[in-house]
Amino acid sequence: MGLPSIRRMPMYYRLLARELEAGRTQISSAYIAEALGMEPIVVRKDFTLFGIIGKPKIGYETEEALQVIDSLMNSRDSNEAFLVGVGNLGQALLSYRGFEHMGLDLIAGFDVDSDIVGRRIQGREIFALVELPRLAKRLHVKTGILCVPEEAAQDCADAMVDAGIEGIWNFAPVRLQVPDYVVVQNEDLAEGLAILIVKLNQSKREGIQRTN
Amino acid sequence: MGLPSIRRMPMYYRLLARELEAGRTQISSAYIAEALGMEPIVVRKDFTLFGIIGKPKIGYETEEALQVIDSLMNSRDSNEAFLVGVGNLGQALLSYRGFEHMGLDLIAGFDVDSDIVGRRIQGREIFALVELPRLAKRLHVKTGILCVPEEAAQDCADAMVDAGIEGIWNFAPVRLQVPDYVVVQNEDLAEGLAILIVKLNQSKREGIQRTN
DNA sequence: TAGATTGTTAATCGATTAACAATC
DNA sequence: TAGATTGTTAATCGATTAACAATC
Repeated sequence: MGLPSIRRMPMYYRLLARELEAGRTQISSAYIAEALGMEPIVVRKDFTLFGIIGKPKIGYETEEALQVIDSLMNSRDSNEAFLVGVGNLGQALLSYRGFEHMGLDLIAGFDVDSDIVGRRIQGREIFALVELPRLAKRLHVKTGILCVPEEAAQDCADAMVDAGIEGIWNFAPVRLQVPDYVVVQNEDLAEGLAILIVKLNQSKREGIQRTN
Repeated sequence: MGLPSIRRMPMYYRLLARELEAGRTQISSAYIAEALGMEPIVVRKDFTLFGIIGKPKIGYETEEALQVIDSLMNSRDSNEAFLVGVGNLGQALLSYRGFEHMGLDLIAGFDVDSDIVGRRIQGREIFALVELPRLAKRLHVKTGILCVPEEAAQDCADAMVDAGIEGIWNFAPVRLQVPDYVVVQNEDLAEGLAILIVKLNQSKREGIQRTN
């Protein structure tokens, strides 16, 4: 399955959940596409890829579609994760609700700052970073979110790998060196910003041409 | 210029800045590719696209390459932006340093919560949302970052557009309805999470097959 | 039955990768 | 000059889009 299709999963998930809630038990690719600002053919291709089967003339069963997408994002044994680096971004992610129904359960935070260690954020306790190996092993947590400053990122990643973490969602602008079996997903907020800026520049240039 | 190339700009920018700092005045596509975990041909194609010209046998002038990429991301008159919705994520973005050298200067925050209005975050004052039109017009701010809850997103976007905002970086999982001339860049943190989870599932399946 | 919608097969498009001539 | 690296042109690959038969 291609990455673009995977990226669209959360969007489909949210829409299907909302429509099911609203009582729409069946839903067509045209309706989905209209609501999400895309083309119906993309929805049909994605759904075929996901293994969601519709009926000609009727469309897809909303609940079935929702469950299939949910199962694709929740099929691991455990969705529990640790968050390492409870700065501004880390706190934001700990507080963010949008991940709960998405196969991720943030059960604790870790930091080196003694001011924040021992506090609770959204009910999740913040532990000292040195506790990570012990707790990761005891709780069998395999996923970690890395939100530490650039300079600390590689060291933290090493500690996470030593502790048995096998999947790292990395928000530091650093290429982490990890063993082959560890999955790293890099998140770079600057990417989206770069696109906005370049689009704005283009739109401004076109605007100037238009007025001339 | 394609979106994938634009997305890679911040990554190039950070590396070039670091290497220049370290005294490397000339740099080859092979070196860049190695440092960023990519192929040299991709670097050369991107640089050609950006208008960065190298010399056979020597490579690229680090400073020139940096300036070209910088100019692509900074070429608008003003890079000043407002942040609307000073919750956890909003505060994290206000505090984040990685945007400063990237064509974005967050000059103020806006919120409806009277507990936070009047406070300062990283030196930026937080104003009441009702002040947005007045201040946007007076300061000629054209860019806004939207970090409010889903339910409030469309209303806030409307207010921003009325206030003269022409570019919106949208963190709410909502398709905003805006006039054609307004540029919207949607940011969905759940996308990256979906990819991590699907990769982990695949890796786990392969692992099981390997052990059998 | 007639009309609408899915899902498949083919065509198009854009990005990545490969090959290699140009050149410092 | 010889070797290394760029940049161009062509080939490959994957994703999107189009066309349309199947079918409820």
